[in-house]
Amino acid sequence: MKIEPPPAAEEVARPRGLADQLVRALRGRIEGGELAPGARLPAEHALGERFGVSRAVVREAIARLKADGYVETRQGAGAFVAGAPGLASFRLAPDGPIEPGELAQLFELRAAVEVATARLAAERRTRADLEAIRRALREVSRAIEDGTDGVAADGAFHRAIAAATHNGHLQRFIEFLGYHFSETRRPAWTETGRRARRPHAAQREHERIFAAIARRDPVAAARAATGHLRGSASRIGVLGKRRSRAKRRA
Amino acid sequence: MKIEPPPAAEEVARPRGLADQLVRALRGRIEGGELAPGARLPAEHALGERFGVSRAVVREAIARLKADGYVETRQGAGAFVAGAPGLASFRLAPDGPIEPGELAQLFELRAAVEVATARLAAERRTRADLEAIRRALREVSRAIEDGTDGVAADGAFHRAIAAATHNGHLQRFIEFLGYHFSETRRPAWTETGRRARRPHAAQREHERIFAAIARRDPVAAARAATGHLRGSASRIGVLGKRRSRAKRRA
DNA sequence: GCTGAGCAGGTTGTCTGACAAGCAGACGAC
DNA sequence: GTCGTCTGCTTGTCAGACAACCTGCTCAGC
Repeated sequence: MKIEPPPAAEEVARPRGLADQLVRALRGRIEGGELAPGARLPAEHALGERFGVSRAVVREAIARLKADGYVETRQGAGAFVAGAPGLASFRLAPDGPIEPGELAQLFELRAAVEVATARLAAERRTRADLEAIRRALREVSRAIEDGTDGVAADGAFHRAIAAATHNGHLQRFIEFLGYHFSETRRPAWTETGRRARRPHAAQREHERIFAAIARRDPVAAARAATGHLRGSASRIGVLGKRRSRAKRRA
Repeated sequence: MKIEPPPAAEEVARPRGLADQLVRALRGRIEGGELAPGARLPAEHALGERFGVSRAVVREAIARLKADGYVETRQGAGAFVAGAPGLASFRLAPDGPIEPGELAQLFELRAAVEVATARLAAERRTRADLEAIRRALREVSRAIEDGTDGVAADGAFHRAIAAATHNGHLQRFIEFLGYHFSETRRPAWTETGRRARRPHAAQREHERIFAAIARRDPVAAARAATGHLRGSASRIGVLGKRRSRAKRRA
């Protein structure tokens, strides 16, 4: 799910549809181990009877669970819990918005991938790749000068670096992460964020990454990317504790 | 989708169900840009008529596209292409098995995450974490000695390291990747793989990672993880070219 | 001319009933 | 004991209907 700043107080428990509720119920039963991999689900009409809904609703719920890789169906035999439920696709926060406490962990995942991406981009970038990155960098600068929204330009810069790795999977994953982080980038471009010159700080970090990629220096690129991720995290208030020694022993 | 070694020659074009076909058709139209984000899909009965299927099939197809984040529906208004189609979840190879040519790229993604995971594990592991990793390592050794299948034990070793980061998202992603790579681990444990002493080579690399984590040495852990990933790739025939200078200029 | 209420048509959500396709265990013939 | 067949059950698909809801249009009122 997308990271949403407003917690939206009233929709804590949102019974948005019968199929939705049934999906949650069944998924919970699978993840809780109540329905082990390989186990057969009750028949559709039985599920409908137990939950008080029609077979159409049951079928829709099972269709979604199938799409997420939680169950598999065999005509005539029944519906079965998949061998590796939920591992067909990867989601950040399977349901509901991401909690602020999780952001630090997400930043670590993002850092792992972005740093490696910067390193590979420095090794493999072509002249055209570099030009594309330079253009994206200029777009961010323009947004800073014009006072317009730079969230899109920022995302394009990171995508351009990913493209320079010539690795489609890496690109897709960077895009996936970037999308979920897009809302966290927004505070930097608000009035208060500008006054604190946060976009300028980010842009300095961007330029450092760009310079390292330009001179094909993987180590410097990785270091610059690490610095940028750390800077981003601290700018939005996710304290990037580095090796705090507290509460370490088990 | 899971990586499957046998190409399964006959199921190249598998019309496994009407809803399946409709899902592919619509998703292709969305990814091809034919249906732009925000655009409204034809009504369900219209889609049914155009593709020659009933509304039930259309609803099942749309339910799956909803689950994957490609479309959103609003009762009374219609179904709309999502703002960021396909970015709600991340999949390796959205349909069909992974092609051998992609494996090198996937190894790069996996390396990025596993190396960072090893580094964090070395920084944060508790005594209990280390003990769990040691146990997993012993399981792999036992599989080597007994001549039994070590794929599961191998996976458990990597999961134990991920657990030592105390980062739930990292753990889930490692598990996700590990699942999709589980089939690539299998050749090492076959008769020919054993004769080539591939499990022994992998286990030496495992021990190096373990030692670095044990002495809380993040740099060595990262280096050992890099070596292991490179070793795995080369053992299954994915040549881990390091900076081949050929065809570099644009 | 402009505004706002109300209506009408269309769309998704849900229900019901039915039949086809396919699977699995039981049963009986040999 | 083994092998076919048969029967019941389950999923896949179809058809029709109504409820809940949204959107644009009409038209009275100002």
